[in-house]
Amino acid sequence: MDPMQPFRDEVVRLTSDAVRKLGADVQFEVEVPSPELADFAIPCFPLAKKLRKAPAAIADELAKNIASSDRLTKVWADKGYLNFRVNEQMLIDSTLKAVLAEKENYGRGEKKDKKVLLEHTSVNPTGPIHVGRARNPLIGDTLARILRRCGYDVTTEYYVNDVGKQVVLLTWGINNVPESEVKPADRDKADHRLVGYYQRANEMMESDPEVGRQIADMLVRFEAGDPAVIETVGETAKLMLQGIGSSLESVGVKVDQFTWESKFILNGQAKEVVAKLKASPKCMQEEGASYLDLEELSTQGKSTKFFFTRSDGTTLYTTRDLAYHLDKFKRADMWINVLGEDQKLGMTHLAAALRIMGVDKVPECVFYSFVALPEGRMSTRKGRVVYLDDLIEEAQDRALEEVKKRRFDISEERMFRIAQQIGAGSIRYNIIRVQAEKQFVFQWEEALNFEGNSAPFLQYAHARCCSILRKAPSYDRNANFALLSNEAEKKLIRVLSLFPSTVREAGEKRKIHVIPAYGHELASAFNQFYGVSPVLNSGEVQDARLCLVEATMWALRDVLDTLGIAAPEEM
RNA sequence: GGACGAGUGGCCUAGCAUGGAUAUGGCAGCAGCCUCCUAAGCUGCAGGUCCGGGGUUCGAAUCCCCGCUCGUCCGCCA
Repeated sequence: MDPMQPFRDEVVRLTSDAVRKLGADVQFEVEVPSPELADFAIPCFPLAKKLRKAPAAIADELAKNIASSDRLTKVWADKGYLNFRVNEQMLIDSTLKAVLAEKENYGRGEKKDKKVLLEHTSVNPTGPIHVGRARNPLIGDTLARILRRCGYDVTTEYYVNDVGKQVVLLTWGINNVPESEVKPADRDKADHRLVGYYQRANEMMESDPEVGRQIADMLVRFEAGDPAVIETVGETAKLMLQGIGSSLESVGVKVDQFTWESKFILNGQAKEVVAKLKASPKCMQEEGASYLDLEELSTQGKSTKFFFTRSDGTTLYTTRDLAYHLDKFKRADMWINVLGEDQKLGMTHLAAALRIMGVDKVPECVFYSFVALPEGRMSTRKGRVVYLDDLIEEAQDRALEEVKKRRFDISEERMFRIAQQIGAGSIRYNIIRVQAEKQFVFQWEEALNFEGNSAPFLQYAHARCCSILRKAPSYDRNANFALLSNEAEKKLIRVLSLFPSTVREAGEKRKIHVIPAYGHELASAFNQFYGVSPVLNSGEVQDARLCLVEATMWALRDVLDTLGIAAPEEM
């Protein structure tokens, strides 16, 4: 339940009535300005033209015509705005009651009865996942969590690229490169062990044409449906995926299902796409290869030729991607892809091809810019790369140092567990807090920042709540909330009341970074309260304050949960 | 060359779709705060041509045009 909603509804209702009294039925916006100004405000500037009056005059008149209401304690006009103050006591009461009743479900929206298929990660299974790519699973997983909290039925999916040169080359490498020629792995994990074979096979292919011929041969047999080739390639992909999967797991990302690209060759759906596209008047031939002429569809760029077969008739990645999307359309009501910005043009081509096929559905895409290093774009082959596993390890090591600095009363094991939660959380938070399309330069100091706008800031506030609650005697959950009257308390409750609408906004607009921002604001408001309002041994206000602490604890848990970050009870 | 995206105090960042009331926070810096619920915290100070230039408007970080810088793409690759 959204504690703010009844107040907003009241503002809309009363303003509509007042506007109608002025003789015009015009639309208006309800803004939420900064709290010192007002709780809700309606700018009267857009109304000025239609009513042919000065904004200030309109605001004045509206203010006079607003009927009185229990929910709104003050209505006034100021500089062309019609302002409202909500009944703070009612808001305090309803907010605290809502959080204490809903607990881990505070902020959860109504069931939407809509299936969302959210594709994310989908990195080629040829090496360990690195930080340049890690933005994808983190954005995808967080968006999935947000949409679930909004009430959608979300399934996440990893599209596995088990077709094509990369993974075939890796397979060739595993089967043909002697172990002695491979740089020893820095970590005992399938993806780290195998990537050396991939790197060495790449070098060998460049220097020895025979290697290239063998790879090409495997590729042809793969396309022809040779089960032996498909199976062994599938095996290497699976091995890689295990390694990638466990990296993802250690930052709290779990993918619901995997769809293998080879499926669309084996089940003939890629061929069906070819047949459909060939039937289109937009279909052209060039030396035996088929393409769609996208010129008229104003897809920008130099090349408007969208090839979907090679001259030998075999399908291309894009053809199979088309088949994959047709498959997705049958399985859900909404489709979201989290993709690197390099896929943008490809996706507009895909959308155009779908239109040509007479399909009226199109996937929605969330694009993100690549994470680079200060010295440039990450590249596994150039060795200019930071693996996610290394980042996680480093973050957890640093977190452990911090825990050891301040805790002498808990077991080594417990400290280690806390450090894991802080380390993983920090990484997620650091990447998720900036909007996806912003360029991102990875910096160790920043990624490992445990102060200010960071995951531990939120976790720490939560641990403080838990600590107070642990020491508290039993208390009345229907305490007199009117006793919560100082500025810090009121501010904290305000922030608490904003969580449901923030989740809704993050989900509907696909702006996941508003959740970390909200979390920071909540933790910050709590820390301020903590500084000025003693809770334990505070006499008659104690029960009310304990309720506030408990409500904050739930809300912080809810925020952390939707961010995929653990909420340790002590740190 | 074309297309798309980003440019906000020393550094990172919110706000931009629907133009409006003092541009959001954080890091780093400076000055304070632990006999009291964990100082991964709190308070205060300082720091800004919102990339540049035009335009629209009563009003532009936000809209339009022209530049600049950075990123990405423009394969019978995936």
